[in-house]
Amino acid sequence: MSDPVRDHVVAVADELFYTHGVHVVTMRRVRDTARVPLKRLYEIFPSKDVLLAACLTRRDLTARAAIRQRIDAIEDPVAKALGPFDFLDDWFRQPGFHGCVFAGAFGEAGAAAPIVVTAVRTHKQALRELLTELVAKTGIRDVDAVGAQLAVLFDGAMAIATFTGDTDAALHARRAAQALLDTAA
Amino acid sequence: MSDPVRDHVVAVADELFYTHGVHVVTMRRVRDTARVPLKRLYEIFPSKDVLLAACLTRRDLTARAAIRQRIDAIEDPVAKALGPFDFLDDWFRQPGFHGCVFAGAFGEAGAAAPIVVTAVRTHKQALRELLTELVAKTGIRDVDAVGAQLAVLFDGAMAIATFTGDTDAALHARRAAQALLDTAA
DNA sequence: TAATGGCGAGAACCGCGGTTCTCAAGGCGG
DNA sequence: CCGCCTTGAGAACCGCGGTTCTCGCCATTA
Repeated sequence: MSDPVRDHVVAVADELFYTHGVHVVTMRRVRDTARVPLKRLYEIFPSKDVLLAACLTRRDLTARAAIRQRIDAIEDPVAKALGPFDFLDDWFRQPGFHGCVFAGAFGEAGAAAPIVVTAVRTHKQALRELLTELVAKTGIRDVDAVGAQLAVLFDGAMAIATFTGDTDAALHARRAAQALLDTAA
Repeated sequence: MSDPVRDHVVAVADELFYTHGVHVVTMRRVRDTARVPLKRLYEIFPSKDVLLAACLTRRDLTARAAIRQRIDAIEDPVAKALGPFDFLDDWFRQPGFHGCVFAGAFGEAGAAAPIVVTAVRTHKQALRELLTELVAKTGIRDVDAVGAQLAVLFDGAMAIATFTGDTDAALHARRAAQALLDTAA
């Protein structure tokens, strides 16, 4: 099942899509960077959309793993639930930050590529579940409601950082999340 | 300065871009729908990007006007500050809701069209100022901080509704905003 | 050694869509 | 009436990029 060539291509394409944007990265460029002939590329991925979806799936996994790693050592449940926002803050301030790939991919592919839409939805859904899980550990009432609210803050910070480049967005979101967790306790 | 043909084209193109997406609406389609020859189209707008930016500017104005109209009759300052989220809720539940054009336009044009990026930023900035202005009228401390937090919630709800189709996003955002305004009072 | 079959490299195909050009119809001044 | 300029309708141009095809190389094998 695990094809090393496939994994390599997905890793390379994911990096390219994230760094330069889905639109400007052509299949030829993926070929050149991954050193894999177009022929084999199309044997593995029937179309660019399928390749993109594979990249988004990969990024969903790596992003969530990175968040979990970031909050792993935190003991206090409230601080742990706020950890994802610290993760965002770190991310936004990284020199190579170029916004959320999922937003870009969605905007470009639109309704024309259901497979991409599905990948985006899965990612957002998984993030919301992750946040809800963290809320549950704080012993707060209305776990689902507060989880959904944190998800709104999380995506809002990402949208603002992506669209306006405002690197303080994560801080605003974190402060709001803190207030919500405090009052809901 | 006010060219009726130009206004007509912008109105038509704006509607098309919003309904079908920037990507799939071609200049030919704008021509056919607006009944304006390509030649004149390109005399008014040197490129599609410029036309798109004009549409985004128009939508920024109409959207903010609609929000102001929605909250105009509300007297209580806190309820008034929550009004924009009710506006979002109404919008999300409209049959023709297709997400935020600005997100789609940004994703597609990307860094390749600075004029589009500028229009998106201006819009987001204006929304944040509108929310901050409403917060100021509640007499709350930390006007700027809470205004920024409401902006995060607003954009977050829009991102979630756009990407996942979850029409309850505005409700989550509204509840969170209410909690923030209550605790900051 | 010679047939063969997979494979890499890159050309070629093809439709699309932004942009520009052609041309004819019609109004208007002389 | 005649030339001229504007303007509309649509064809044509052009590059781009996803996708497919060609061809020659090399390894394997009888």
